[in-house]
Amino acid sequence: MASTIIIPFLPPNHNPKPHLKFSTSTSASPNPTHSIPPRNLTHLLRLSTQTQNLNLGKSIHSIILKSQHYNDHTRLLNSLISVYLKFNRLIDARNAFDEMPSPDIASFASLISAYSKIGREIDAVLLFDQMRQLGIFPNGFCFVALLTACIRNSNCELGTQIHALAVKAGSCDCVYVANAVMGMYVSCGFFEDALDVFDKMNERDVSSWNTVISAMVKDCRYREAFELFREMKMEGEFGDRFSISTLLSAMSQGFSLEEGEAVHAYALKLGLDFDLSVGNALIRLYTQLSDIEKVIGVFDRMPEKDVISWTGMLNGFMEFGFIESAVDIFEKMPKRNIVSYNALLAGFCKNGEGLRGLRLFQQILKDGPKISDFTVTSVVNTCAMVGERKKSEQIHGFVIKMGFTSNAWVEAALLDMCAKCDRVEDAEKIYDRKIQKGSFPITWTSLISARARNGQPEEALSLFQSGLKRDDLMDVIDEVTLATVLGVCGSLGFAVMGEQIHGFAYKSNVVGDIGVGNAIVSMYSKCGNLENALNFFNQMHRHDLVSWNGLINSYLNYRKGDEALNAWSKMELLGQKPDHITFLLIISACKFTTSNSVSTCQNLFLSMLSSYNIKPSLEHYSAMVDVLSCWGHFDEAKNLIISMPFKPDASIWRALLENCKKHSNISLGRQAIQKLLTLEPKDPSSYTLISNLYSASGRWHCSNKLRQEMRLNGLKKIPAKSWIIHQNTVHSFYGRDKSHSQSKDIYSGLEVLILECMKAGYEPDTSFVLQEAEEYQKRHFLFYHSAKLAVAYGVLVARPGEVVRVMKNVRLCGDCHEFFKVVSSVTGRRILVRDGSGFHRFEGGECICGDCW
DNA sequence: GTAGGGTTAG
Repeated sequence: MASTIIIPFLPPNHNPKPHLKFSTSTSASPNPTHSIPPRNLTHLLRLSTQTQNLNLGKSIHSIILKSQHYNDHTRLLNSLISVYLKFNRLIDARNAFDEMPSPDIASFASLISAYSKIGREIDAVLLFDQMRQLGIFPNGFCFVALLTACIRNSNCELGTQIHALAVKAGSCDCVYVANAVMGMYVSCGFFEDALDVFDKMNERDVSSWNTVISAMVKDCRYREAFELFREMKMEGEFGDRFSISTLLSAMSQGFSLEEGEAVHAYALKLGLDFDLSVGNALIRLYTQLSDIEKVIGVFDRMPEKDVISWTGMLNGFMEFGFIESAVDIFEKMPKRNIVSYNALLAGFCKNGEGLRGLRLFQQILKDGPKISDFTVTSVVNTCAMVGERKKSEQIHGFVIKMGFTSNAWVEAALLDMCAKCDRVEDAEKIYDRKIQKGSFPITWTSLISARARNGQPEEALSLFQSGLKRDDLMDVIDEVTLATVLGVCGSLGFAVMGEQIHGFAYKSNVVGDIGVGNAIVSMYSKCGNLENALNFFNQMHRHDLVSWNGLINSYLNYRKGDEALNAWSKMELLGQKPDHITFLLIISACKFTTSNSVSTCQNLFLSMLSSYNIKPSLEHYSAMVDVLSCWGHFDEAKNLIISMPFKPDASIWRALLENCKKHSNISLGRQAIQKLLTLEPKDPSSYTLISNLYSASGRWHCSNKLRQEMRLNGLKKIPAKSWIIHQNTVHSFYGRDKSHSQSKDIYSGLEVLILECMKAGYEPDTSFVLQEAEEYQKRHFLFYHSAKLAVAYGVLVARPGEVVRVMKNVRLCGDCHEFFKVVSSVTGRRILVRDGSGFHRFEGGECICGDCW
């Protein structure tokens, strides 16, 4: 059967032994190899590649081996090598190469290129040296090959050497070599060197421009990228799909609308708008530029779509919160890969659909593709958002089991998840293990905000300060970290530190970041410096929704209702759309207007749905009830409670009760009490409030009964805590607390202060003492309230003229309020107390809050 | 082609 020269075209799965006893020695032709001229063998080799038949190539290899005659036919062996390389048989190719008695430049070049392509630069360099030792002069092809390896491995050291050799050899005049040199510098991040090579080139092709443009994009120098693009056109180079898609991606990263549209228009002119990669880049561009209609337009017009286009469209919808459209796209995609799944998962997370995200993850595990670190990061983030401790532990275990924990992104996500799922200790454990350098600022920020959220201000602050000691501080502190820490300063009232961080932000050039700016405004406002807050707001370049909400809230903190409503009008005038928070704020602002603003408030409330399509939530109803009852419109408040689509919760009854107290509306107050006690029988703050209602209306008996009941229920008040910052340290006090190191001085100082104030007309009001006790004991309780201790400390240590700033976790009691008024006039000090209800600013015997008690 | 920590309210 095996006949002479007819070489069988075996099916691809037929795999005979390499050195097969081939028909070469059969009887039909006693010495057949001699009869095949090398030209024909070359022909057959080409056929082997064309028909994808490796066995044919191998057969020819053995023919060549058997015949000494062919050994010096370098060209033939070169063809053989390229056949092997086409089939990715590097070892076979190398064997063939090693069999060659006199390899030429082409032989070397093919193998150098083959090694380079797979990143084995050492083997490539060895061959390169060997070649030079043999006196063979490297050509441009070899240089390009070696540079390709350097690009692959970002090996700048070798790359620079090759560059020098290429210059010496005069190869750099070749545009391909110069392009590769640039590419090498770009991949190593040496953008200036790349530019330098580019500037020196005599001849440039479109790849040269593309390389240098993409270098600028990688270096975030979008404007320069765009300038180069202009220059390119002026030099008569039109650009291709690569130039266009690179530029478009630059514009989408640089968020430049006009330039992006200009490039789009240019792509249309070149007829490249139907190109796949250009279309994909356009989808991304318009997603970033928040133009969903254009995204859809581009997507619909694309004649050819790949999985990237579909995923891009999915991301586009998710970006705009069109969750169902995104899901629809996902279901319609003709092909999905893990990136598409990741996009859907991340989109669920971004849009608050945590449970759907977790369900999707289950599905991915069941029938989806192999998960990646992206998948893991997304599911961990989703879990962080859901916030359930138990689920987070499950996911955590899974991630460990799958061996993803060494990835920096995953690690940071895990830490954040622990921080948000009530597992701060676990978060700390991750933090204490050696956190990978790149993710330090992120994990650090997560942990700081977790501690602040957890009511551990001192720990948050000390963590921040320990980070400040790092010498690479400037590299790791960025906008987000600063915004977080400013938030901590604000919520804890660290005025001095807040100011320092403002200065730091200024120095490190990030005050322009809108998030940092918003945080600065809120920090000043919460630290009692409304003026600085307003000044900073006014000098911000740009305001977004959060900025305006922050401004309104700043006014609200100081009970400046009219100003808050003015800010709202301005915001509306400037076209800034409000959100549910805005409405919560402006409705609440109506409590603090100088004249009755009930009708304004009602109109605002009605406009929520009709004009802004924001459905009022229970919180909005609660705020409305507060405003109505605050102005004494109890009937309207009652009607609203009855008609609202929610079951009234404790906050509504509490608001109502508080205002009943204010207007001495005992009968409605009593109803509110009953509701409150059924809803929250265990909440001590309800009892405090109720007791205050009775006390205020002189019903001592009821008040006493209530206290009895409280005792029977075993309720304790949330311990009131006040603190003050002095010399970057938090000094906190509980009632009758003697743990402070300067406790003695503070107590005697306070006693002097009380005596002085009594002389000036302060009368202790023991009705604010809820404990059952003799009158003298009550006074004792009253005098050493935490806020009084903190203020006394502040008065003792503050520099002349300095404002005494005290923070309190719960509301200031009425007696302290009266007392501080007098203290401010007796000592001539300005005293600022921030409590649960906002600010009290005591100055010259008055409080800005008017009669908040 | 995709990703992490934040700023307003509570």
